[in-house]
Amino acid sequence: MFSTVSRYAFPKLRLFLPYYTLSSVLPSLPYSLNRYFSVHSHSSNPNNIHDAVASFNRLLHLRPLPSVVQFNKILGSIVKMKHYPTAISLSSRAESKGITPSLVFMNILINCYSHVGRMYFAFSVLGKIFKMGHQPDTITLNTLMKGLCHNKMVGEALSFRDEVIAKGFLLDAVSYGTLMNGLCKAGKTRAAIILLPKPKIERLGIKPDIFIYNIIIDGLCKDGLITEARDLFSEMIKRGVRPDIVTYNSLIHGFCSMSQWKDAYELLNEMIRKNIKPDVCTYSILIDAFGKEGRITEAQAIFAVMVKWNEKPNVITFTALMDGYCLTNNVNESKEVFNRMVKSGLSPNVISYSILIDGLCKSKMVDEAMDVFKEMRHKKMVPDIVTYTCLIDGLCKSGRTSYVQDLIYEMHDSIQLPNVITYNVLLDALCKRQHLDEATKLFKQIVDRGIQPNVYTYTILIDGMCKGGRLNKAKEIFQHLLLKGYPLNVHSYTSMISGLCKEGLLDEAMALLYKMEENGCLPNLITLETILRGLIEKNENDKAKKFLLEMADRGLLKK
DNA sequence: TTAGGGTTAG
Repeated sequence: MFSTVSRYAFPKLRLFLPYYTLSSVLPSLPYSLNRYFSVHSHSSNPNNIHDAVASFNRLLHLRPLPSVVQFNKILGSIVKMKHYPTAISLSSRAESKGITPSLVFMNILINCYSHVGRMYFAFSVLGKIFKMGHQPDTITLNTLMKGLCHNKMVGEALSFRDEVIAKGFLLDAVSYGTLMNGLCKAGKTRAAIILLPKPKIERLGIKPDIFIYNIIIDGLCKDGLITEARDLFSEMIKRGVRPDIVTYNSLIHGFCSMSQWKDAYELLNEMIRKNIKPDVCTYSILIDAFGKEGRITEAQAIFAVMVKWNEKPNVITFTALMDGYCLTNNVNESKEVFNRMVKSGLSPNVISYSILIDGLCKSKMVDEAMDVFKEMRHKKMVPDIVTYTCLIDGLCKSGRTSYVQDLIYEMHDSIQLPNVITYNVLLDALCKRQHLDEATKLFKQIVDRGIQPNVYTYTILIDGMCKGGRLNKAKEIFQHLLLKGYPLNVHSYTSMISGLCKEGLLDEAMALLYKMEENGCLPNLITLETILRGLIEKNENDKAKKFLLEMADRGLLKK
């Protein structure tokens, strides 16, 4: 089963130089990049991009050649349409026809290279700026920092900031917003906050603005540090920075995801009182939050309210509602929402399709899920790692493993390499079929490929070993994780407890129950039911009764 | 600068 997983070696491409310094950048650019970047457009609005390219080419044939400013204007519009490879290719044509690049021209180019992940080339352009006798401006530096952040090189972005400051270049609030955003998105909110209040930043003449506060507040909310986010919210008001719709949306989202509904409502009322109208993002947040709580009626009601108030739902709103229906096992209604979205003139994206595929799989409608997957292909929509993982899980759980291998091949071909969740799905399939040697082999592969197993991976493995009669192996893995202080969750403990009960080792199971509480993990109804069943199966009826009373006394029997 | 998707225990 799944022998194909190991067929491909994982490529270790070095896409970028690992570190950049101002003095080490290359002076010139490779000009013939057409072989790297296709100029063909995938725009949903091909006329515009074609018009832009045509105008650019017309300019190139005029004599005398128009000023570089004219070319910059068109390049700028192409960048707005996100056709970065096209802009790169056109800029090199312009240079070969004799246009002397200006600083703006090169800034645009740096932005394009950053967007296509070619930071090496972006820094080459910086070298060229110096070579041509220009000085980079704040926009050049900010674009490079943004590129580094977007390409997962936040550490390099920070070093770059230190280096440019040391060399006397000026940074502004946008530079700091960019860096903080990069840090927050990389899960380093703390590091971002360190940049905030220091006199360092104010000495540079930079006052934290609404962007900076919003970035940090959002980062704190996403880390679940909602109290700190609210404190910063008060602080910004004290400092005379007025919160806007983005601030409120981040906070409302933060409160909703912590199920603090009352606080979310209070904020919603507060923003309305301050004449800040909820936007499509606010409504989507609420629809999503209600949907995730299984409160689909409320989600529906919010959807109706936004339509009544003339706020147009977008793909995200519809998709959040679809997800809500799927989570309440109503995939047919989810399909309806999908169709309504199409009818309203919106194009479902890869996330909408993945939710539908997952919903169908979870309702055991795997054939229909496959049809939707084919429809995606037909519409030239590229499935991503989540789409594949949902479908693979559905196929595995319905025993259709022959298709799974094809999908894994396809993932490799489309460079959507399986991640830890995909592997968890495969590992679970092997464990559930009690192919434990293969599961062990797959686990080794995961580690060998440098993929970090997560708590799901370990739980699947422990559960598989317990159910497949390899209790000692399960205990060995479990003990190892406990000793390491690995943060196991209620699922992991319950699997191990279940394994112990199955072998009649009730004392050990009870000991583990107390151990988990000691480790700050509360048992839930499933854990307790598992132990109770173990006691009853061993005819320990008195103990079972005593256990039940004790748990009831402690209030653990509430859902 | 804000909103949407996938994996585990009964």
